Amino acid sequence: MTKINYREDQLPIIQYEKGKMAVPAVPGAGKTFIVTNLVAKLLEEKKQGKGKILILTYMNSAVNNFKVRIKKILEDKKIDDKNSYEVMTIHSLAVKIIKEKPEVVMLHEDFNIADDLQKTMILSECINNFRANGGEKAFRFFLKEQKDPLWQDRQLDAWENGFYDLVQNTIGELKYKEISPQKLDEIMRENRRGILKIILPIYTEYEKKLKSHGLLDYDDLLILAYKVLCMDEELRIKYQNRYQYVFEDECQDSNEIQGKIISLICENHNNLVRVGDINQSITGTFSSSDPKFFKEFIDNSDYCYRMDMSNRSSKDVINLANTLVKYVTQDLKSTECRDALEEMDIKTVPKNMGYKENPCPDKYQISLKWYETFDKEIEQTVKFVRNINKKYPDKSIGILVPYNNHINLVAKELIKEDLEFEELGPNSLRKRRVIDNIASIIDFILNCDNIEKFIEVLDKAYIKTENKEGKNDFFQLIREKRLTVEELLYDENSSKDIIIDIDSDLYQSFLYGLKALKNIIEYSLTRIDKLILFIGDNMSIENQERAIVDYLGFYVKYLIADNNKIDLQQVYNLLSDRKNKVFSYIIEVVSEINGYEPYPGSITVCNYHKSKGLEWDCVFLLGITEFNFPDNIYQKFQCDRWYLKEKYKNPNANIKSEIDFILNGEINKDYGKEIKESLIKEKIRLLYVGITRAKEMLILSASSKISAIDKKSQKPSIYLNILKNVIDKKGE
DNA sequence: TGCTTCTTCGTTTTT
DNA sequence: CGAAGAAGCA
Repeated sequence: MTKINYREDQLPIIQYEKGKMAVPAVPGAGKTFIVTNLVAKLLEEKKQGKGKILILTYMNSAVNNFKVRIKKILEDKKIDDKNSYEVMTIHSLAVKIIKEKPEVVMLHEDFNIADDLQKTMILSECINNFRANGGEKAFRFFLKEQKDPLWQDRQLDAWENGFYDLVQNTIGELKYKEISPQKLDEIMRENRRGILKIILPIYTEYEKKLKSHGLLDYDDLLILAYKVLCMDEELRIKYQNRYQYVFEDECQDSNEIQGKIISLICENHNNLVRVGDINQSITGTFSSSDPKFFKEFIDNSDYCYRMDMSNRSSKDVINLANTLVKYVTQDLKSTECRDALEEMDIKTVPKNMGYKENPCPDKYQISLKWYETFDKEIEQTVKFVRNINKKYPDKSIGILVPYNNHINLVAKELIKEDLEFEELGPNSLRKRRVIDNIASIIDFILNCDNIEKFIEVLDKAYIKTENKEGKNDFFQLIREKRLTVEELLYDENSSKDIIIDIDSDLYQSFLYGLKALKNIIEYSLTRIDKLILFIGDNMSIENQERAIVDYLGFYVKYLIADNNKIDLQQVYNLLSDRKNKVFSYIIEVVSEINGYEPYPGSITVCNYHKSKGLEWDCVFLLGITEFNFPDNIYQKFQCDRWYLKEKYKNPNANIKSEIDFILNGEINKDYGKEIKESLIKEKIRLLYVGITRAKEMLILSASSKISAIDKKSQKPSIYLNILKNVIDKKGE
């Protein structure tokens, strides 16, 4: 194997031997490349001694990526040393630590982890129980008064969603502050009021339920792992000796307790490498992560080497990203938000040195579009995508939108244009369709003498054909012959009246549907969870969709275990409720086992958050409006909820104040302001992430209205105006 | 143009 | 309900 030609910004990093090293890196600098090669080099030189090298990542997909790449380098170097390194997520490390000595934190050894799905089910149940058992009035207390009954319903709907998130965030925050339900109860005995008063009983029941199921949530995992390490010296020393080196990837997303666990494990050998990019820290507002921990590490480390060269993007794209950094750090009017980005210019890779160089398109490929309505923005974007896809069939294209529901809007437009694409998100139309189909089959079971329902279920779940007209004619034929469901299912002669081309996919899938529905109708209704699995067996679906059905069965089984009065109608109502969080999680859990990577010619639709870590030749950034990317705290903000009383408009700020008050007897900060500022900063970084996804072509856009009938106008984000100046000059 | 009154609509991200 | 835009009026 030829010797790798490291870039000058990579050289000091690959020469690392020991100590604490911080590696802040710009997007596309090759973090994974340098970490995997450094690990391999240390292994080659047997620097790990009798110990091991531990590589910690943030996501499961990253674990696989690291494993594959390290294995390959070791094979190339002809080193056979599988046991000297471990790759895992910080959460798996926590599980591993706790499993060694669960008794230290008074746990039974066969505890389990509550995944997102289980957590959602348990917490939703606790909230429902609270409301059903006398809490409803307190729950509604925070709503703004409203006379219009239609809007009362909408308020309630919105608060149900918002309240769930609020409770979840609050419980996490309380846990990290080491406030157990018992402790909260004690502190609040004197003074019960505010939102915490209604969260207390929910928190209490949630903890009780987790315990009785033998479950730990993700927050518990980290907190308890840290506790075990602190309390048990023997175990602590074992781990400190075991890992000669620790590497942490994406460490801008680390929270305080993760940092504490890691530094405890490194205390003995003191060999810690943390790699990350503060400017890509976009999880702070909904998790306890904070880039300040990485900043502190940079200041206290033995070495700090910046990887500031990137070969991902063209120099024009890099220039645009640097413009954003310069504007934010130097000219942003809200001076308290200027530290949103770190002043670190991305540099292009030097030419003719044998490095992989930046893409170099022959013309300026960045543009900015301003549309009248959001609908038009999507429509035009898709037309643009179609043209690029036709003209350059090898280019990968990414369409990034602010919110998940936008993904569906773009997807529908892409379907109209007959383009193949991939959706990254919980509401993926294709994945959601399995749940919808099961719902419509259940709807048919409930109304099995209704011929229209029968046609509907065949249409949605079974009939597969490109021939849309033929399908409609066929359904019309069934209606005209006045056939009943019973005749169709049980009287073979009845189908003779409507025979069309026997070999057509339309007719074949119709026959399959008939048979499947007959099976389902005859299946016992006593166990609804089993019925759902049986429905799954009678649908032609693939592996991933099958996994969704299995999860659905599990969910319904859980519901029945808790309330055996649940009937089929209620299950149908649940399945057809598009807002039910559980289904989003089911889809998420099933589809996130493997990482996703855009390939040449592919089209991907996802939100800005999900785009992190990915790259495309051509990127569209939609919805860069003031509301989505604000620049000062007096603008309209997402954290202000229209449906709540003025005093509780920003309930997350209320909670922070309340916790501050019960702990310190006074409120030390203007939390409303603090939340808005951190939101401004995070949105700036989100835009930075979006821009730096593009290799060659970048199209930024926004629109002045949401739809044509909408009367309210929206302004472009200030950042769009700033970037426009640069683009206008270069584009001529 | 500036003021008052009438009408409309309520956008949220996730390891 | 209340904020914010649209329409009405001097």
